[in-house]
Amino acid sequence: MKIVTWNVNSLKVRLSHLLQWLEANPVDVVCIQETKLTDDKFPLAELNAAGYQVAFSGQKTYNGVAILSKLPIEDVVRNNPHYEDLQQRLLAATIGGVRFICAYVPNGQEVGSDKYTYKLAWLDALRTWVAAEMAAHEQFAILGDYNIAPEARDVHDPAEWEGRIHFSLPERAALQELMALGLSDAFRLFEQPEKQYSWWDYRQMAFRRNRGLRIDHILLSKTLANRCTACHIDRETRKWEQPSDHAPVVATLAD
DNA sequence: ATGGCCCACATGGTGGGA
Repeated sequence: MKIVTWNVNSLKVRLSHLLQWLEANPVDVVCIQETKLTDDKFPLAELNAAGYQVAFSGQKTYNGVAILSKLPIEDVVRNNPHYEDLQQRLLAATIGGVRFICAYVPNGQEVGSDKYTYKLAWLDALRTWVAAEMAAHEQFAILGDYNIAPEARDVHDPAEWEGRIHFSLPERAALQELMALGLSDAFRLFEQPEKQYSWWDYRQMAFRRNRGLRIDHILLSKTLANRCTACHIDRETRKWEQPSDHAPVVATLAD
């Protein structure tokens, strides 16, 4: 089973990229963030035609998440039952015996801002929910845009980013606490090339200079980590015309 | 020099992203 997370930054704009990518990459489950579409505008027919069943939870202009799957999607839950949130950032579903959560963690905007406070509170509540889901599902995976770079090697210039949004100590501590529930970063289960990032700013030719952050992650329960045989970031889409600023992250699970 | 770019909503410029 191949599983993917990809922040597409508007599914309306990026649908053709998604379909093109799926055609070249026959994967089983795709967690998508920032669809920026209300549910009535979701491109369900196009994705069904590509061979995917879909669960989605969107809103106007901002946020919005979806899970695509070749296998049947069961027990869909929208939002965190432990946190009231008008923003559509979370979607859970069971596929092929695996419990998935698709997560779009708040950006936080600036350390110390109201949005930063919301980000940390949101992450705290996420941990409560994930603990409950993991207690109920041995095979558990949470994929998404975490908007947090876990370590210095996940940041193109750690000195420049130290203490700033996406790399502040409280954010990194929140991610560590989530992972302390027993989750492994699929990407770090394997030897990886240096300077691997999943997001690059649109400005300043950041992609060409590889000035990026690794903020999109696939976290796996112990049982799934033992099944995981590979994980990589697919930089190719970022070279396409009018790309998302995020690249897909792909993990392979043995049967 | 703290912005530059991209998207949505709008139809000029603002809010948000990361």
